[in-house]
Amino acid sequence: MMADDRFRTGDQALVRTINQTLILHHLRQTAPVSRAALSELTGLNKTTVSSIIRDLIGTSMIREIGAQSGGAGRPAIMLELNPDAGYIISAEIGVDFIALLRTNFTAEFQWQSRSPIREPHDSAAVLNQLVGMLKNAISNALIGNRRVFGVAVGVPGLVDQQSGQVLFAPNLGWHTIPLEGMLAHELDLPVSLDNEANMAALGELYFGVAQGYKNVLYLTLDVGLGGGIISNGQLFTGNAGFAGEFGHITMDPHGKLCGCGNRGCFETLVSLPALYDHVRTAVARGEPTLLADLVRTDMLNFEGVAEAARSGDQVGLAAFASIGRALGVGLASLVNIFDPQLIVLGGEMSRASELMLPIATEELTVRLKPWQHPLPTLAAARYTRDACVMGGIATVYDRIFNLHRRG
Amino acid sequence: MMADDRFRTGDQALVRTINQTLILHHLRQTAPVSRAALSELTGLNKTTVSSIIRDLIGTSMIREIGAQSGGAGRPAIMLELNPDAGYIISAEIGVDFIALLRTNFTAEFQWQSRSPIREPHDSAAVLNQLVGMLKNAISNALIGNRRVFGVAVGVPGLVDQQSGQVLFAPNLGWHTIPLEGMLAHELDLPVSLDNEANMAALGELYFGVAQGYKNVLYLTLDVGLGGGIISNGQLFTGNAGFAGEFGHITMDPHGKLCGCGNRGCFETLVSLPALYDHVRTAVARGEPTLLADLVRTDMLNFEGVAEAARSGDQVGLAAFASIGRALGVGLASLVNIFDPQLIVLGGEMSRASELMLPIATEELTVRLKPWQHPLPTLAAARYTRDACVMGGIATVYDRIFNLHRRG
DNA sequence: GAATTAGTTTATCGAGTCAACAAACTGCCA
DNA sequence: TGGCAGTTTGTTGACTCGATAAACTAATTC
Repeated sequence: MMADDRFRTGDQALVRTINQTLILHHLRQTAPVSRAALSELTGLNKTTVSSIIRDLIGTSMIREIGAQSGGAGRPAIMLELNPDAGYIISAEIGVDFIALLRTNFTAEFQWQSRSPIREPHDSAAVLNQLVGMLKNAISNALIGNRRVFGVAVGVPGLVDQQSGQVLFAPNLGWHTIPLEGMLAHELDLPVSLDNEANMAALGELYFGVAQGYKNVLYLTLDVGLGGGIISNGQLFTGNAGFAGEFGHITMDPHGKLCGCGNRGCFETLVSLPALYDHVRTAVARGEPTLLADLVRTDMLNFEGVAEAARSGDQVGLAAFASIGRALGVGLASLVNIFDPQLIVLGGEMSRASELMLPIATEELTVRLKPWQHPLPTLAAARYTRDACVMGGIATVYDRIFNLHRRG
Repeated sequence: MMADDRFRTGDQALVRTINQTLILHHLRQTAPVSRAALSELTGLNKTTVSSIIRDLIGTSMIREIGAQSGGAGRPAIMLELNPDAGYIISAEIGVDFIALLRTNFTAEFQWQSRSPIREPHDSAAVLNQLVGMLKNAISNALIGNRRVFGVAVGVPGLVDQQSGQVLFAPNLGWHTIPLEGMLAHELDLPVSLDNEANMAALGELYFGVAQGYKNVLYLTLDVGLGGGIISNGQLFTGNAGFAGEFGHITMDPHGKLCGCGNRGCFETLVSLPALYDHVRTAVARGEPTLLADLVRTDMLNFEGVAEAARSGDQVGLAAFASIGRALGVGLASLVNIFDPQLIVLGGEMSRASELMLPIATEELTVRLKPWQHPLPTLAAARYTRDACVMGGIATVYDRIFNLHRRG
């Protein structure tokens, strides 16, 4: 029974799966909706829709909410996803914490927890802690005697989807940890493992500002610069899951030295350290600024700079402006490469996106010549702190509501 | 009957189509091959395979070639694609020519033609000429009373796949020409329209050095620098078909002015003009070189520089070396973004890839730190002059042998 | 002739379609 | 106010298509 890799096929059940997923997809997008409307939306026969709906109500994934009359004719029985069908659990492994989120089937907040990680990041210890927290969240869930649809884990590192391994997580000091398999075995549930930026991108696609878009670039601006690519409504992970590492594209071969050993990486120009550098340099030059004290006491922080800029501080404004300009230059390259409809800016820095986006947009417009190139929209992410865990929920959603080809 | 856009579904014939395509795919890759082996390869039941094979023999897309015994047991009846099943026709609209290629069903050369385009590039006139050439090629084909599987047309410009329009072809002076629809109407055959670099990428995927790879970057190095992206075995075109315009990613914000109005575009560093510039500058500095005469008489050409370099000319070698180095820097960025398994270098310059690839590879290795990043393979394209027309054949192949989700 | 492998025949099943119908409403007119 | 026409929703039953499984025939080697 050597199944093929390119398509999932072999039996007719495939058709049922496709159509079931198709109906779930539309239910999620258009709920509340009737069987008749679903038949219209999907092109499936009314009979087929009824049959699939019967199955789905059987597994309690959807439910009927009363009839709703709309003009002449028999009133429609409206359907929607059943929030109580079960739970979705998502975890983020941070540099010094583990965060957990549990939602119901309609992705509504239910429960949250966060624990610090004790140094050092011995992978076995962290895994133990993670498994404990997950088991706790699951047993909490099972009290309600409900299903757990999936568990997602986001990590700050490179993940190989094929093998379900964390290949490399510099900030944790991890190398080739087969996390997905271990968790799946430990919890006996479907586990999704991915890089946190990829997950965050999916989060914006399903629940955030990227809803309805098919080609999206997501960037996280924090201490570093990461990213995720949505191509054709699917997460693009590249050959081994390394795709989207925008932070280390070379922007200026003679630029600042980057931690990676090269010069002028995107993240040397657009990141928190880059922002602080601008401020420090200005202070060193003696420019008047509200931020002088923060620099002197080495207490520079993002909110401080943003506040100053918002209240008109020239040094703060200039710092954001030059980040915004560099961002625009980099985005122009990415647009030439990808031609996305939407670019989403996430990460902590996106909380001050109003200080950067106009300038970035201006730079983009100048560089791309809109009369021969459709300009993508630039938008700030909906999620910042909880981007990764919401992305985890979205990753499980993606398994349920989206049909993927394998391989 | 509003069919849905996300999946092709609606009736069970979908499964038949999938499985038929699946079998054709394996037949192409593994021919000659028996029914039993196909059953193994695809995971489909022997009966199903037999039934599909019966259909395919009925439409004469495949044929039986005698039995072949291999040890004990009944000898297998081997199958292969039927070269005479029909024809595939491919055209390239160049700046001053139209090239045509006709192959049989197994993509073997059959017939070729090339006509100059008379200035100016009035789109109506060019289209007339194209239609004439295509009709000629088709009627030639129909003498054999065979099927034409499809017609592909590659253009040097931006193509919107959704609408089948040439949005913008600067070198032809074209704007929003609905070429696909016009040809489909005129010829009453399935027509595929795409950018020439995209097509060339598909050509390498199906017939060239990229066979068997799933994530590939293709670059054409000529007067400009173009590209195509293969993601997950499919051509990635972006939102409106603009993806893969690698030529205008910014490599150095203080670099040379590019025709596009920006500075330091990739194509100002890696292209034929860039190569010639290196040579001219060296000559102007008075460095000794075989190329001095060519520069003086303004007869500088690619083969000349390549020849000189191959025979040890220092200026020629240095010119290629600096192109190779810049190429490596740019590729490092692209690898960070895409994580491809393979990078293919095409275009005229790839004919001297042995003068650039080692240096580019070296630069790539230094920048990407192979111990934390799997290095992609770098390879010269199989096709240069005929890259576009072979790509056109591949584009038709892609319709026949690959299953695409719509939308 | 036994063993082995290839391919076909026959019966069955799963899933989608179509057409007809039952159900439940609105609206209009007597 | 009652009743029937018109309309839309959802279900039932007959049918079809395509995949599967098991048994069978076919053609070879040893």
